[in-house]
Amino acid sequence: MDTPASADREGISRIERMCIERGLKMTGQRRLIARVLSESEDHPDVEELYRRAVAQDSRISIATVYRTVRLLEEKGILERRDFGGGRARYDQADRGQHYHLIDVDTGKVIEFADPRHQALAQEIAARLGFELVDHRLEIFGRRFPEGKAPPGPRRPAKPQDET
Amino acid sequence: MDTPASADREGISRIERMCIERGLKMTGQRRLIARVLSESEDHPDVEELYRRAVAQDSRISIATVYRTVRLLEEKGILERRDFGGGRARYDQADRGQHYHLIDVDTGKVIEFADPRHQALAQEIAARLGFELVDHRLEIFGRRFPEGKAPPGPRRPAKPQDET
DNA sequence: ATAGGTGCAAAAAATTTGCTTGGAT
DNA sequence: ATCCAAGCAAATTTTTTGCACCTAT
Repeated sequence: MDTPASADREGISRIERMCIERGLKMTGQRRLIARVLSESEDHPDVEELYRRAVAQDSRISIATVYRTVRLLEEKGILERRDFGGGRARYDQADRGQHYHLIDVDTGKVIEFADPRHQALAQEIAARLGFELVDHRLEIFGRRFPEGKAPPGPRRPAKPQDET
Repeated sequence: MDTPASADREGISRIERMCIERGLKMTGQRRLIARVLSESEDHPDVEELYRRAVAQDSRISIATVYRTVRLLEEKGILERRDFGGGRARYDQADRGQHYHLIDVDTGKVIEFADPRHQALAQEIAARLGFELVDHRLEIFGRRFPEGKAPPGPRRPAKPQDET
């Protein structure tokens, strides 16, 4: 059968393009997940990705979502994160070095960049005899008391995103 | 019954003392876990803690280990860590601020301290309108090629400890 | 005495996998 | 046509929990 506009319709997502570059077989499901990911500004977990995907096309199973994020992580397209909610969450790998601040009261995650940490991490790795491969920094913080934020639990609320 | 030398025998572990300070009921199992933890220089997961505990006294179940580390975390005696191996790992909370470097080839974890990060994290939190509650830094590195370390997988080997 | 801890096994929760069918190349 | 992907459900893996019994206080 012919595939109408097989590879250059208006709607090729950024992540789909990365998949193609890496020679991945593009099924409808992968295309869908790629689109959902490309449109996501936050750090969804698999359950959430599945929800967003199903909303667009129900012909996808959660097993496929698991298999796909795993594949994309292996291909360096996604990075797996752990913000403490018990579920792995995913972040696009090509957004440049950035870090996360988690609001311990609300669980919201805020991204930030700071070039100084990179240099510091590099230096420390070298001091210990390693070359820097990657590094992660998570800051847990509490919004300055503008109202009255009661002292919350030590363990942050299940992380959610700022969106 | 009398407890011979109830609270000042040679063998009260550091963590047991912290438990007592916080008014926890000290059972044989808790004492044992406290001792195992106090003697651990690394970052064991629950399975490993269980193994070490059973080796000293088999009258303990893994459910109790889970319940106990959870309790100790709530009491601020332990901190839960995630180094990517799929299992939670535990670190004594009172060792001062320190960070971890994970060897991506071997999975070994090395601790280090660096006061500059604390200041930086503080400053960043403030800039974003938060007060600093906690922060974590993990560096993933590869030992400098003294032999020939082939480029390994992106995901580190299941973290093990340096011990 | 009694509140709370423990063991055991079952339940949950998150993720992976075997197998058959379906679809991309 | 071939090989890999997807669906589904069962299996794994990690952690939690219900309940009857036991123990530190």
